[in-house]
Amino acid sequence: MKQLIEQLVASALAALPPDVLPEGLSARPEVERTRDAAHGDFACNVAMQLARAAKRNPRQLAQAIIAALPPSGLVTKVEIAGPGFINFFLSPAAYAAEIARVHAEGADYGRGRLAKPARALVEFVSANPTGPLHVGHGRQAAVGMTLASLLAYAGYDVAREYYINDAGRQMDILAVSTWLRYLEACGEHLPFPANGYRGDYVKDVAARLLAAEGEALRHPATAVLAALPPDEPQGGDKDAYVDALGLRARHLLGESGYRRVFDFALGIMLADIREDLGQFGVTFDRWFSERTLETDGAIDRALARLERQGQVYVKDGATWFHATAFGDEKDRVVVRENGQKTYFASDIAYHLEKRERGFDLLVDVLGADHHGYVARVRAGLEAMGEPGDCLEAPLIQFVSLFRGGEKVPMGKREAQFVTLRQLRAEVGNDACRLFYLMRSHDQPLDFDLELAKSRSSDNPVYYIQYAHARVASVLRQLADRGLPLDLDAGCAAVATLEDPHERALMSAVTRWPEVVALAAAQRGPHMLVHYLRDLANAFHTYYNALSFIVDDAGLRNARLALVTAAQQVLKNGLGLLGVSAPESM
RNA sequence: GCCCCGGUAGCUCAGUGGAUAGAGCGGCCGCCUCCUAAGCGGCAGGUCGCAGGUUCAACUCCUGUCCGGGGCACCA
Repeated sequence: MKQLIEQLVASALAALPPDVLPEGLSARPEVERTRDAAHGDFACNVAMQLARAAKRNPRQLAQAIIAALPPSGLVTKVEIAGPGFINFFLSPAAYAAEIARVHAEGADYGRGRLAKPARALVEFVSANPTGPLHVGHGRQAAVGMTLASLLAYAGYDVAREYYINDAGRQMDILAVSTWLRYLEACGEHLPFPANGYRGDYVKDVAARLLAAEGEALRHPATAVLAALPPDEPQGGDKDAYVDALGLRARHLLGESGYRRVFDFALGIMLADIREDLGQFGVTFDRWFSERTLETDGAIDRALARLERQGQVYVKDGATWFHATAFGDEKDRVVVRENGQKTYFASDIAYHLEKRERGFDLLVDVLGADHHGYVARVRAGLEAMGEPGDCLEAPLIQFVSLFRGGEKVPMGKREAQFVTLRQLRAEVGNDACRLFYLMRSHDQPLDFDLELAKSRSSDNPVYYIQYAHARVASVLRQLADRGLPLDLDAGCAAVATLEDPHERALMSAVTRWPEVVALAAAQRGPHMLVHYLRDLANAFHTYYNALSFIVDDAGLRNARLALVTAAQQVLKNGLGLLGVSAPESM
């Protein structure tokens, strides 16, 4: 509908004589929904934009534009208001046609098309597979998944990806932790490292390792602990201690034995994460292994490309990337003194690889604590000759859980560590997804557990779902009374609906395609939630004000056509959010 | 010190340069012989942190500043 008005304005501008509007003036007319019904349905600000350049006062110019508007049966009235707004009043027929479109397009109503086709890769969660996902990852999962769905709905060709950090030191620490728990299960007595993974899940992994391998990986505690540096509680360095343990493990187990432990732990953790996310309705097109960057030569390709562009130099035995030349605050090491490539080298290699696969837009959904990473990777992309602005990195702020007004203590150090699984079990997937998406991602989230569980009007999940279920209930009532629903007749008769509640609901329903386009452009899935709440509110208000199942068949069908259109849009919206649209509650 | 994100109603937060800044919760007052009251309506509640600037128009953009949170490794 917005497009319709935009086209009218554009042709009016083109038709204006040069003495009114000098040629060559650039204007980008903005057409927007009005807030107040007294201002019509849409307003355009172009007259105010062009007034100065055209050397005319805005209202005068607006008058000229209105005079040049091509006639349209879909617009009943055009007014000049305020400082020079042009207000458009749509005819009932315009709304009726749009409501008919909702029914015709169904699940595709609101789907957009890009002016130019583009492929987007949304990478999200990508948590180290060293333990179960926690509530912070849950937010990244919900936001990433819905952002990807939203971009796809808006017309992007989208792929979802999880980057597995399976080559780093953290994974070595997990392997060591698992092995130590395994040795304990074998009956050895050893202290657990201060920097190890202490969670009970490691004991579970160890128990399964024991079941799979028997005691083949067992070594006496004395051999494991011999001549190690002191751990932190003994006044030593916890990092040095755990790394020394890692070397010891490799030595005693041999490279292949160590690999077995490492890969076993990795496999179980990854399977756990995949299952957790799957149950949460979050899926990926690809799980990308960091290790393959090395084996496939992607890192070498990236380094070679940097070198070809003259962006690397050697200092102190290490190879550095000249990141400051691309806006980063300091230069970055890509190959260490000891010849090992850094994690940063993997990062830029991975992003170059994404570009090589043909993605135009790279979206990295990251935790807020990763913000320093963005400038670096962008600098790397630019240095390799890729456009820096192809990378976008929405930073997801932290989640705090509240129970009865009290903040729930979290953090890996405390034992009270709350996992995504626990949260989902407590409040359910629907409330979980919606609460995660309610706030803008750059706003810290206070997650109220009691509210999420409450089956009351306070809870936005139920409020929106209830609107959907209520329509289903009305249709059941209709069937119970033996009345048919004639959608074609209803759509045709929508133009006869004149009650303000009806106009408000039509306005809300037909806004959906605009909301999708805006939310996608802004990368703001939370806008969908706010819109759906508004739509549900317009419906509930209408429901309270008027009966739908009335004796007059024409009126009845018209109202039901409108209400089922609202139901369709609610369903489309909830679908994007990954929240169910129940038929009854 | 540098970088990122916030600062809008008592609380939690929306707000794509436009008209009188919105919603939910909390408070107060109303609405079911009627399609689910898991709902609806009304009232009260604001110097949009502060100061400049750009603009026909600033909560929105720019600069500075104060406050809160996070980040600044040859870790991953």
